[in-house]
Amino acid sequence: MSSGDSFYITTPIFYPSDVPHIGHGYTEVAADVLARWHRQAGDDTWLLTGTDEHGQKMLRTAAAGGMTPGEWADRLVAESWIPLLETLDIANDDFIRTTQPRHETGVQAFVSKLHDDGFIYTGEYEGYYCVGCEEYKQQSELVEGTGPFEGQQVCAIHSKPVELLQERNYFFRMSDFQEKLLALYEERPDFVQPESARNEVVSFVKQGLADLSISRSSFDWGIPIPWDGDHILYVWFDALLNYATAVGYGKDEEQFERRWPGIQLVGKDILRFHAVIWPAMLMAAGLEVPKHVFAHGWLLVGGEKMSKSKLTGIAPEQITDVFGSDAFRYYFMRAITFGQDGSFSWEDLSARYQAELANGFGNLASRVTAMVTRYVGGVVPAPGEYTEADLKIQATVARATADADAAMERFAIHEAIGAVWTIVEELNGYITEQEPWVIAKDETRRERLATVLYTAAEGLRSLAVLLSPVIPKATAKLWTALGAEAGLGALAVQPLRDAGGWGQLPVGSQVTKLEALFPRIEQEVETPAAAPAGA
RNA sequence: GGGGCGGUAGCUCAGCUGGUUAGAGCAGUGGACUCAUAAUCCAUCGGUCACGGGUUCAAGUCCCGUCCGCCCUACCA
Repeated sequence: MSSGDSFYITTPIFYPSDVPHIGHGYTEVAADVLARWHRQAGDDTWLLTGTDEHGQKMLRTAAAGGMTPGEWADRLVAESWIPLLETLDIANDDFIRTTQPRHETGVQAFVSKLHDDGFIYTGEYEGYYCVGCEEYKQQSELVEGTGPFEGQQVCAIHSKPVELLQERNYFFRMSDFQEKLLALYEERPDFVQPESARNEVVSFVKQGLADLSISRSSFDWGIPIPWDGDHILYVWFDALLNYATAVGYGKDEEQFERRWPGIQLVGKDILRFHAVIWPAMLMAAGLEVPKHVFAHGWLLVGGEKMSKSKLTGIAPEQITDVFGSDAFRYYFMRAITFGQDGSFSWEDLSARYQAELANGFGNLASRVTAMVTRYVGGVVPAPGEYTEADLKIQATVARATADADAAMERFAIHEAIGAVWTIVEELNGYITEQEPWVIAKDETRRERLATVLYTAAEGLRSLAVLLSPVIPKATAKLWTALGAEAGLGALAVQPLRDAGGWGQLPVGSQVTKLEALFPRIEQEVETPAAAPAGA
């Protein structure tokens, strides 16, 4: 909690041949909101994202498009993934690509160390190989054969028998870490979050860990094994290390010391890699494991996991084009309990936009700035003596700030926003009850008018600060309209944990007209057709 | 097969170690008000807490069973 602490948070790195959908956006926004919160609170914050560009699938899709995998990745990164971050207003501090030299050298240093320390050995990988697919198949990818192949296991794609093949590979002694991992989960119950994710991981590890095959020799799009040029590193081993190489592992000791360890935010589908393999790798290398591995849930559309094949995949632009990036950010952070699966629907998005952003917060900002402009010439007036109603607002602001910060510490982003929203609700009620438009007609009550307007404006000031990590664009406009920058400086540097202190907006600040922060969207929002075909 | 999570008002969800008449938001209905993005505020309607047993003075909240949904059961990323 103390100011200046390192807060290093990562998202999973994108596999660029996917098409960006709102699930990717959801992860990015969550990490960004947490990072912005901590950054503005004065913590030494670093937000990392990037792309995972190795692996057989990249090689194949690139070849299919007549390109080298490197060219293919360059194009996808430039055309899809960097734009995604812009679309969603993500303020990442770094973007790592696993094809960058800084990553490859760091990875090789890491693997060499494990090799030197005896955590890697040569073994035989045995698996079912499908000639048609040209790759090994997992048991789950095999089905019972029919017809001539009755009684045999066949490839689910080609319906032909698979061969049992062996291949010389390098293995990581992951099984050595079973007990250490269990001890870690035990000693640090918040290492894997949320609780449901932790349970799955614990029961999985208790079933026993096998060593992990970490090299491939059947294709060459990957990082070479330093001591054996015929093998490349298994792509997950490579990919996970981005969290370390991006902050200087094996290269910039000072930066690494400053950032490490971090927080890995992931989707629950890749939890195991992050909660089992990853900490085992770090333990082997003598590095600290992450502070937390937090698995968020899936977005459900129509009660099912969103998927392209079912035409439920939604491109982020479909939402931001209509509602804007702030609304995207707000909606997913507010409507979904962070860590659980959450339902997405256009109806819900539209309803919340209207009720909460437009009618709630946007209209509050609008009515307050309008009254200050109309009744006191746009100059924030000095408050007189506070009454019980005014003090109640002050208490609400203080409590909301404390509650929100506590919630953010627990990754309960939805709760944090809920806590801040109590200010919106209280303030709207306060204004309606105080009736400044009635007071304004009575010349003998100028001081009371000033007090009410100051309370409302100062309340808005706190909202601008507290909501800026979530809806940075709208709060920036509000900050300008409040004329706060002249006396307080830029919104982005307002210390978040002090946002609950009363009386920060300087008397005399020049309030100006405010355009609608979240204009009503009159059009009937219909479910658009499936996402546009990807690259 | 084994394991996990969930099934609470029309919708989305809260309900911690069991304890007064089960809550919120939205939607619906009625009223107040006019500063504001026809916004806001107040009131109100609405639930056999999946089902069946059990423990208990007391169960949505613990135990057993059943049904339904989703997920995990290791090297595509």
